[in-house]
Amino acid sequence: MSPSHTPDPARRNPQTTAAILEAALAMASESGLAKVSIEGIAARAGVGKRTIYRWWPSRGAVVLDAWAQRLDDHLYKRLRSAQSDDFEADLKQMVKGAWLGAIGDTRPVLAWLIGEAQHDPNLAAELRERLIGPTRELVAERIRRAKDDGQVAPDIDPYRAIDLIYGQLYYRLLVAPGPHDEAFTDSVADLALRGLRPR
Amino acid sequence: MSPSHTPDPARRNPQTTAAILEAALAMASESGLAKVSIEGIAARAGVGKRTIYRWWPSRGAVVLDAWAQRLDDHLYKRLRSAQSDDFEADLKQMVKGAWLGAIGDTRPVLAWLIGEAQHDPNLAAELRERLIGPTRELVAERIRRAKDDGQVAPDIDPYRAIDLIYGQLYYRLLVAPGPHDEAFTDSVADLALRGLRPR
Amino acid sequence: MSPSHTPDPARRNPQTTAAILEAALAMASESGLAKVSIEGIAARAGVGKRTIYRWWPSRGAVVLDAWAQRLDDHLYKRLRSAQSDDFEADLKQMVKGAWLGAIGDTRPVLAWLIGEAQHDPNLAAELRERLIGPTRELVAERIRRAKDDGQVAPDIDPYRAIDLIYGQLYYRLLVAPGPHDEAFTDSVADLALRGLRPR
Amino acid sequence: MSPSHTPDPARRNPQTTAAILEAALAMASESGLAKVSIEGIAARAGVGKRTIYRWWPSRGAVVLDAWAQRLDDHLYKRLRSAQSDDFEADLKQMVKGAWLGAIGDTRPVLAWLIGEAQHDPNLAAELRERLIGPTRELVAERIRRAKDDGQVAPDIDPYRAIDLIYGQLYYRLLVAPGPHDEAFTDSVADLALRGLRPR
DNA sequence: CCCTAAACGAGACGGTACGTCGTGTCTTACG
DNA sequence: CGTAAGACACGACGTACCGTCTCGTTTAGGG
Repeated sequence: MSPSHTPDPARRNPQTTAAILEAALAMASESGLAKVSIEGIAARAGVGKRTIYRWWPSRGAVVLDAWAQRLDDHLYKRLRSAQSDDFEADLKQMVKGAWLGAIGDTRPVLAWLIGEAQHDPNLAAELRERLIGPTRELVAERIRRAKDDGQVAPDIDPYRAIDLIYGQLYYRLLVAPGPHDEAFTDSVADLALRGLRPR
Repeated sequence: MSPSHTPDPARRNPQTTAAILEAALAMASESGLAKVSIEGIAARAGVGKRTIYRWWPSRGAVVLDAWAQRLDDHLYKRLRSAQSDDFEADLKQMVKGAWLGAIGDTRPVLAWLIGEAQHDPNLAAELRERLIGPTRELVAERIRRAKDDGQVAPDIDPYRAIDLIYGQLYYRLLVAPGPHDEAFTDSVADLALRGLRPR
Repeated sequence: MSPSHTPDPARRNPQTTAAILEAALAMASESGLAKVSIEGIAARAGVGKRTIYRWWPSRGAVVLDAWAQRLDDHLYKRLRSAQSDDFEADLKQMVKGAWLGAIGDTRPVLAWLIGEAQHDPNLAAELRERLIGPTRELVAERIRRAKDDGQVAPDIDPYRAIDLIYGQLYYRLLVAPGPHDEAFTDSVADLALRGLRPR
Repeated sequence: MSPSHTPDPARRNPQTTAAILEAALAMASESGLAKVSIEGIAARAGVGKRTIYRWWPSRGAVVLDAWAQRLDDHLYKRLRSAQSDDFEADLKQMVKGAWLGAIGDTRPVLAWLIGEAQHDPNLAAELRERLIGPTRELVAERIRRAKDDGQVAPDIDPYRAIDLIYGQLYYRLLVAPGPHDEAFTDSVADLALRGLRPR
């Protein structure tokens, strides 16, 4: 039987990994995302293409990895830190902190990743597991507490509430462009809250 | 001035055009959208690649054209026909008619187009002009009437209301997958309406 | 029966013809012969491609026509004018007059035409009929007189004598490059004559 | 310095190389030389076009390589083997052996290559370096010995003597067609010798 | 002198090949 | 064995010309 050549993560060279992720991010921001390619990343990182294919299945996965690594702590810390007793304030803080603070200027990368994910189911799954899912869980948690507090109507499904909130953000990002500023994020929270509050 | 070689639409061969659009749609649904290529469309339509490049700037533009052409009447008729006095009923009908009726099974094509548009500004513009913009205008019109009727709060910006409604649909399509059925579209309208109604 | 659409030379537009030939020559000398194309000639002459195809079968034929037209009188006059009683002098004059005088700087065009003719039998035939054949006849005539005069050995086939003379010229043009100057043309005649003279 | 991507000959795959050359020759003889294309060779050899472009600059270079490889030993052995004391016999043997024996049926390939070389200076150089030059050197060597022996006049430049001989062959091949048989090659040598011998 | 058939400009069209790029697999040589 | 380097088969890219084919629009010549 063939040994199936599963690479051994223990022997992975961390410097090489870092060089690849760095190169991916640098090319994404410099040359424009459309020109990101495995070949380009390999050349820029001074790395064999083989090495990239050994550890990542696609260019999207590399970019996601590079982008998410810089994001993770940032993003989840901000989402977790909104723990006052005022749901409206917390929601505004979460939306602003996540969308403008943590993601901020890298919004085009997110858009590119989601675009790529429409052609690549594996990337889509990775994206959900890595970014979308955790974010939803953290926000859902806060919404559940708001339901307990009576600040959100009891018949609201937290995940549908998230659709209502994040839908606005992604819709503007991906479909109907417009400014992404504090006025917008506040308005997103306000508009959603009008529908979430108990009547 | 440079000759610029702008082709003359009057000399365009309608049979050729039809063959190309048909081939594009057929390949999109048969072989999977990832495999759509100018080369493939040309071969399938029995057409020179040059002829495609003469009239469309990219494969995305061809698919958009083919897809939108079949959609247009359908979609806009459904959006226009919701003219009862009950905004809730009309909204549900619009969302259901557009998302499930007109778009229906071709939702993956829409997702693919928006994905493609994230890499291609021209396609993004075309998509907005051809699909997103007109849809928004038609819905905005109905919302304005609902404001006049007092069924929607006077301080609501119709376009932000559309973000609230369509955001949910596109978010589920592009970001966080889930069923697209009548229960969902009704819920989309319900949830949005909770926030839009006068208090 | 189909009318076969043989074009009527009487209705041929002489200005158009002139414009095409002029454009062909101009492009040949300016842009380099490798870039000569029917499309290019048509554009430059402000003429439809159809018009070129109506009167010439290939780009080689156009260039040959253009080139030969300027050459003909020149070339044949020079070949005919060598009618002294001194065959050696006449031969040198013929070779020099034809190769350096009439053809002169357009030698690359001739090389290109012969190159093209290796791929295109029609052009090869045209070239022989238009240039090679007549030249050979004129020279053969003078050689026959030299045989009568006793300046060339009686067992010499005039056409083989021409092979001996012109072979050197074309060999240098097409195969083994070297200078084309008066020293060379004289040497060509000298060397050939050594073999042609009666022993 | 620029990386310049010079391919490393040590890593060249000999099987691939052989497949390409074989395909080139096969297509040249089967489909006719006019139809030889990089695309066709690649398809026939089961090889990527990139691989051809990596090692050869043009289709002409591929055909030359394929053709010359089969020719080389053959041709030069024949030219070298004419080492009797009779220059006339040796010359006839060289001309016949090279032109009818070694080249033989592949004469159209040679004509096509020289035709191609009229449009492609790189190919012309390669052709001279690979075929014309070495041939000339070998023949010049024998002529020099003939001068030493007194069988060729002392004032004869060996290279001009070669022009005289080979000129006839190439002239017939490229310019004024005629049979290529033993009568012809003998006549070529005879006619040339009349001019080369001491008076 | 008009009428009609052609030659003409323009360029769309189906093709073939071009030369380049990126993909994902592979082989080689090194540490 | 992981790695840098890059050759390789493949498929698509976007471009250039090919030769054929409509389109109107001149432009003659024969009725």
